[in-house]
Amino acid sequence: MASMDALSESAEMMIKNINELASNGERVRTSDLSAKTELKPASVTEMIQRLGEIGLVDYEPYHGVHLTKQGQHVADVIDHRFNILQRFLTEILGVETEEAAEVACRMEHILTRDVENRLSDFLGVEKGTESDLFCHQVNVESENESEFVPLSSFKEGKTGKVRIVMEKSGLTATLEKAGLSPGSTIIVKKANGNSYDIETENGTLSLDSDLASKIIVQN
Amino acid sequence: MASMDALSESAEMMIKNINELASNGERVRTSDLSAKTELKPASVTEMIQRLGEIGLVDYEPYHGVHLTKQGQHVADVIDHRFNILQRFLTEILGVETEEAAEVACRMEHILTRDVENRLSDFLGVEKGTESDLFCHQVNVESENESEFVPLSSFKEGKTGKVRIVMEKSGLTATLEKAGLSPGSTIIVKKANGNSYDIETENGTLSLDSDLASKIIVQN
DNA sequence: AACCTAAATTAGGTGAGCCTAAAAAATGAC
DNA sequence: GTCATTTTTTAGGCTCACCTAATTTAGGTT
Repeated sequence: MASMDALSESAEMMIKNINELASNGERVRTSDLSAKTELKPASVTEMIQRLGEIGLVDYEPYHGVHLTKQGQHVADVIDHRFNILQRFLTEILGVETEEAAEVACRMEHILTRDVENRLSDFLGVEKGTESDLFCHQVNVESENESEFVPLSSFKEGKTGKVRIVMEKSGLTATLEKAGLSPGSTIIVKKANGNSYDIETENGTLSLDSDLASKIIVQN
Repeated sequence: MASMDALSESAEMMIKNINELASNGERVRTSDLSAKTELKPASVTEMIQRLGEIGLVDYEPYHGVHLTKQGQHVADVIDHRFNILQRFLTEILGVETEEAAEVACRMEHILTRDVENRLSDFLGVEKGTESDLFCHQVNVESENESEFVPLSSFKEGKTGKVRIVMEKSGLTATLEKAGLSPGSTIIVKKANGNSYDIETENGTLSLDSDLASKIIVQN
């Protein structure tokens, strides 16, 4: 039977590791879990027995474990939390991959549902889509799509995120005030080659093509 | 004597609570800690004895505790981590104050220095505030000599020499033209966590934090 | 089929971090 | 200063999550 108690970090880590070793659908063996978790086999046995008692794992002595439906759900939640934390740490904060993974691996057990959802929204993951469940693939895929290009190459209606503003004439402050600074999202309302009407978070403004070519945007 | 072992969450929480109860400078009593932590007095005694043994707390049986210099440092680090996590959760993600506090309180023990600094930069810590002063002291402590760090970790006014530009999106040429290529010296004019105004040999430009984190600079 | 080896489990031990109950020290009233 | 009350500590117990060592089981070899 399932318990409603919060799982310990150790228990969640074991479930996570079982899930990762179960890719082929076969039962996961104690020795593999021992190797992956760096726990001694006896400790693995102890933990999977406990997980078995609360119904998260189907455990048959001497014949390994696999996740129950409930256990799989826990694994999916943890996996998703890890992915958004990892993305936040690397993509937004610029943390090195390895350190990000370590920190995310500790934090994944602490995130609440609410924070998870908000962070997810913040990162711009679409809800309800299949891809939401499989963040891995989403990341890999969407990284190739986006490109850094000058604003002057944008067509009407296109939305992008400002990455660099190259300006030598002290205009940066003005642009910033208008909502055209690195990090902000903009949409091109009109573009005719000579002049660009941009909508920012702070309003709208027009740029000439010279200036537009100095603003690098990610689409 | 001090131990270099990482402190447990429980130990860190005790230090945090001692710090919060010590506002008046007087020794903190076991019963007050018991009330605040919701631990039994006996458990408090046990923990503060352990903290005393590793030199984080000055413990006199029957006469309460106060933080040693070392303990105060730990408390300050935790406090700072809590504050930036709290700010991130409420200001950026929009999490309710109470839930943000709870989550921040768990996460504060997990944050690494690096993530802490980056999150701090991301939030655009205002200069001259208490937290910023603290940051400065911490940095002085271990950021002694010249180091390779991402540009995103630079504070305003800092000068450095570009060593590596990690960019895969064909932006290198653009950056090079702007004077941001390996070997060039740069100075950070403005930094607010989201956007960095850089002065190079060729002029000035602004970068967002994502890009800034991919430019490795020697300070 | 009996045997051997590798894998898994059980048995028993440890420290951290909590607890309760009993003992000891401090404190305040008289 | 003595005594009752409150506060704190000590003593001893519990669970979790690890460990080592001993035992048991599974599975391939002959």
